[in-house]
Amino acid sequence: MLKLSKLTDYTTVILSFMASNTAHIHSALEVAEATGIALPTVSKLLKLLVKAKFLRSVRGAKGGYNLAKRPEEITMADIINLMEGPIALTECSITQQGCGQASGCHIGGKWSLINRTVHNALESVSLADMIMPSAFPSEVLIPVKSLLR
Amino acid sequence: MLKLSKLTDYTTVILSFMASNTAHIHSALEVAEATGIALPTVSKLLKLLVKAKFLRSVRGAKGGYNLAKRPEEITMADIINLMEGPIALTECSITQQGCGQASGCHIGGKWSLINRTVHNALESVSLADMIMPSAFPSEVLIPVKSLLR
DNA sequence: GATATTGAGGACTATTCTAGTACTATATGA
DNA sequence: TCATATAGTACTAGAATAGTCCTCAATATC
Ligand code: FES
Ligand code: FES
Repeated sequence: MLKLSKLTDYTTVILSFMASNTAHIHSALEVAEATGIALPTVSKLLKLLVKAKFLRSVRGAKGGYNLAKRPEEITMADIINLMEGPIALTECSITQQGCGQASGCHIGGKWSLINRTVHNALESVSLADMIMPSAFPSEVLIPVKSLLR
Repeated sequence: MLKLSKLTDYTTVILSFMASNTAHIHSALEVAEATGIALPTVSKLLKLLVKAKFLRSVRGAKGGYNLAKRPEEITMADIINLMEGPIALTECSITQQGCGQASGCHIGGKWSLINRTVHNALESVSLADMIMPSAFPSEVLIPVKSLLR
C-alpha cells in the first residue's frame, strides 16, 4: 500500500497537535488524551521527537513538551525521514552500485529519479499546511527535469 | 524507509526486462535467469501480472509471457498500485471519514493531499522511462494546487 | 527537605506482515 | 502420449512492527 508505519502516522498527528497550540507546553498525558493514542506509545514517540530536535522538553512536575521549530520548518519529508530513515523505495537506491540482482537489472540509477520525485512531493507539504483549516502549499511546481543532474 | 516491498521491486525489474524485449515471449525460467530472482518467486509474480493484465501468457510447451501493453502505458503508480494496493500512506486516507483517533485529529483530509502528491509523482514515471538508457520523462510539472479540488 | 509529578532511557514481548517454497491441476507442442 | 510450461492454492519460516513495562533522573510545590 506504500503505506507509512502507524508510528509515523501517530507522529504526524502528535506534531500537528503541538503545532496547533504552540503557546504552552503539553504533558505526555495531555497529548495522549487529545490524540487518542495510548500513553506509553505517545511517550515513546515524544522522546524520539525530542532527540530529533523537533520538540523541546521540560522535565519535572508541570513539565512537558513543545515545538522546537516553526511549523513551516517541518515538512512531511522530515517526519518520514526521521521515522523511517531516508526515503529510498528500494535497496539498490541507497548505494549507487545496484542491489543483489545486479546482473540482470535494466533499471540501474532510475530508482534515484523516482526517489527524488517522491521526496520533492513530500517536501512540498509542511506541518503548517497540515493544520491550516483549508490553506495549501501556495503553488509548488515540481519539474521532473530539475530533479536530474 | 518508505520502502517498497521486495516483491514490488522484483516486479519492476521483471517488467523492465519484458519491456526491453517485446519481440518474443519469455518463459518463467528465462526471466528468472535474466533477472537473478529465484524461479518460484518469479513464477508467482508472473502469474500475478497476467491476472492484472500487464502480461499475456501462453500455456503449454514453448509457452511463456510477454507484455500486454506498451511500456508507456505502464507507470510506477500502476505497478505499486497492483502490488501494494491503492497508494494510501495511512489508514484514514482510504475512507474519507478519518481513522481510529478521530477525536483528536487535526489533520483530517490533508492526507489525501499528500497521497495525491505522491501518486502524481509516481505516475510521471513509466516503464518506458525505466528502460531508456538515459531518457527521462520529458517535463512533468506537478502543480500542487491542481491536486486539490 | 520531602514528596508528587513528569520526562529519559532501555528492554522485552506479542503480533502481524512478508517472502519464499511446495504441490497439484491444466494446457499445448512435438 | 510425453515433455514442458503455466494456473492456482496452501503453507511455513523469518523479519519487522507495535505496543508495553520498568527503573532512573529532574523539578515544582508544599
Ligand atoms: S539493481 Fe536493484 S532493482 Fe536494479
Ligand atoms: S484521522 Fe487518522 S490521522 Fe487523522
